[in-house]
Amino acid sequence: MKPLQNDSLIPLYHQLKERLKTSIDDGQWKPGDKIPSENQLMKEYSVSRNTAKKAIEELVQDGLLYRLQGKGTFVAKPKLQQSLMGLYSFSKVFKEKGLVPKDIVIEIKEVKPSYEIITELQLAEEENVIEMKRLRCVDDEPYVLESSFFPKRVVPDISLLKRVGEISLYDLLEEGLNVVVTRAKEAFEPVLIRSEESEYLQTKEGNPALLLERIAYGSDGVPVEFCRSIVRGDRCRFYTELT
Amino acid sequence: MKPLQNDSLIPLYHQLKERLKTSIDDGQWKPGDKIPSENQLMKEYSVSRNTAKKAIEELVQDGLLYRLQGKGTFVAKPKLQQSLMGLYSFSKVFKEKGLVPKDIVIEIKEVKPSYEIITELQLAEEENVIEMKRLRCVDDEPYVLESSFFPKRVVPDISLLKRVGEISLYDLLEEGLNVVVTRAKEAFEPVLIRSEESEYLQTKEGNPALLLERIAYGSDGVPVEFCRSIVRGDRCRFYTELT
DNA sequence: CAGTGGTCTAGACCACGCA
DNA sequence: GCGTGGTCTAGACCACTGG
Repeated sequence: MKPLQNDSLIPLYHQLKERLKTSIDDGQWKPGDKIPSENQLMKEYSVSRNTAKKAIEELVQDGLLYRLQGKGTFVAKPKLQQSLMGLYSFSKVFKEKGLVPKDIVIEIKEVKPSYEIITELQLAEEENVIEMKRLRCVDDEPYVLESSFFPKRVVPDISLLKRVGEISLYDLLEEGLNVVVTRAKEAFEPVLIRSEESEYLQTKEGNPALLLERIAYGSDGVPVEFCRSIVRGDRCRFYTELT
Repeated sequence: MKPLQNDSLIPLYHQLKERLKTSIDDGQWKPGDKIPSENQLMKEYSVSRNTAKKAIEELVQDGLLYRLQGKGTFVAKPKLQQSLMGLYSFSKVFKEKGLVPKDIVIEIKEVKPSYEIITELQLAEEENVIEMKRLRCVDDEPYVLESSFFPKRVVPDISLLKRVGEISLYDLLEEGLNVVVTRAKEAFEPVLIRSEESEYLQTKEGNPALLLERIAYGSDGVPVEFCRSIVRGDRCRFYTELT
């Protein structure tokens, strides 16, 4: 264990913060693990308790750690999952009402990517993608038609994807394929339901809908998923609160 | 100046934080004002410097204060304005492209509120509202049709609202009417352009659009504005980033 | 009871902005 | 040179958790 540089321009608590962060990013400490106490860090790095505390507090602020009085300090679940879950407030609302969400996989296949997908996923030439098309229902009523595209190198074995429905897509990517999504960009705009979509969504062509596009990035910053969703306008309403 | 309660269940830094927050909410300290230094707070409230610092740091975290090394600690602009501005990324995008935003006030009048507006604005019986209808354009092309409703007690003098266009609505409410918006709820859903709207927005009936509804709350938690916007779907795309 | 995090103090040295 | 915030230390007492 290298000591921290006391004469450095970088504050001690910041150096310590980076050390702790590294241990998390490495996977040395996993979500739910207990990390060393303030007292242990104090001795190990020869800093005061307040300095150790400040390093930890910043990581709590960043959402990487959480603390329980009398118990200890623990590694938090990656933040993005919380955000992703949080965004889809309409599905949460359904669950709160006691309705049952259900996903139907329409098809999973290898396809040649369109020009748009090549650029969004930053694909190499001649690289194919895996498309997974799903109909997401609540109480057997469809409300989202969703196509996810993955670079083939990310999902070498298609059969793994078939377990979607049992567990969430992001858990599947993380546990089955060791792909952790750390960042995502989303864009949305209002559109009209098209005839191909109207069949799946059991609604009329020309009805209002939301087109939602998401690019998810892995921990190395490389795009791992491009997802395009059509959400029925008569079945959803999005809420945000500004404080 | 009452001293803080040293034997209280509430931590000293939290008590101090509330005192400081009150001075801001009161309007005693206004945005841009310099607040007392850590040294002054130390003496004034008989606490250690670290305690004063912690109170200030939390308020910085909350976005109410900002600090400049060597200069002092200052009151920040209300956070909501930043968020509200941030949300309308499409208008920002227009500005970055060098396009000119412009608002046209269609009408300002006193009306009897609909049932929906009575409940959203928590109106008393027989209380009228002021409606302001605006067409918001970019480069003389309309992109949002917006109606704001205010309880009459909030805007006793209609003529003030006519200055919208020179300065932003929220600055107007704050400076002219002493109404500070501190919180807002928004909801949106995809809809179709209706015929009344199509004339103003110069687009066809049945085209995709976004219906955006916002309730803005004053510092006392009472609703001060209900706003309903129709945004042209072919002229906007909303972006969010999840990290 | 020992160990944890939560709070608090009294002091110290530093880098920065400004007159 | 002085006041500001930024960092850091050494020590203290507390409330909570668990064995």
